Amino acid sequence: MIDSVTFAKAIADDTRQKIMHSLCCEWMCVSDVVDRLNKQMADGITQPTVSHHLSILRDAGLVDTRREGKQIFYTLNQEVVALCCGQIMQLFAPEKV
Amino acid sequence: MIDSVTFAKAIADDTRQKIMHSLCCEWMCVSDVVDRLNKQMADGITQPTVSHHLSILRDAGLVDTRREGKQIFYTLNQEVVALCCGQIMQLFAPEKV
DNA sequence: CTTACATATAGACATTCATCTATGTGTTCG
DNA sequence: CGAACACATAGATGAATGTCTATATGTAAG
Repeated sequence: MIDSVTFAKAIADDTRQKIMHSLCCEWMCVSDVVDRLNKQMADGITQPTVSHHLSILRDAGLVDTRREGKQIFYTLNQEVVALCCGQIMQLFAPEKV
Repeated sequence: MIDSVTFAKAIADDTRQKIMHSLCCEWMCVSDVVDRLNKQMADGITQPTVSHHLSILRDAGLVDTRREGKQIFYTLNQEVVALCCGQIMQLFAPEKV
């Protein structure tokens, strides 16, 4: 299981949080993520940058991946996110495990 | 209230997580935090570095502060931590607020 | 008032990181 | 096979960050 520092680092970026939020309820291919980000962010973002962020999230186990033809779809692994949040709350709770 | 990116950045460091864990159940002065960290970390850590981390946590509203004579005591604000964790879980949950 | 102690701040330095452009890899279609 | 498309990777660059040493600030004691 991903440790709490790795999780925190993974979500400690505005762009990655926006990507995660986009992927929280659906599968999206990379170019669609790029388009959505460019609609909500003032400064544009390039496809390689999005790919880089997705690889960080994938390495952390926070997103799942599926290829469909030329496209690759990503979605947020909500179970892992929930587990990590719980892990952090326990880390800083009065009664530690 | 602190935003989710600020919170994530604040906890995205191993030393700060150790400090937060030390402060989760008690008030501690800076030198005691330094001592405790130097017991659990392989590489030593200096007092200015701990002070720096504490200021980051204080600016984020994650710790409370109290002066007692020459010493300054810190403790983790668990309510804020819990709220931030909840905020993140909601951000990435299927049904957004 | 001066000294000692606890903590904070300043400045320097090395490392990490987010981003870009350019290019490579893999897949589909004619 | 070769062109077109979607995505990943490589390398460069500037900004942010964690750490240190040196020093300043604030408080108590003699």
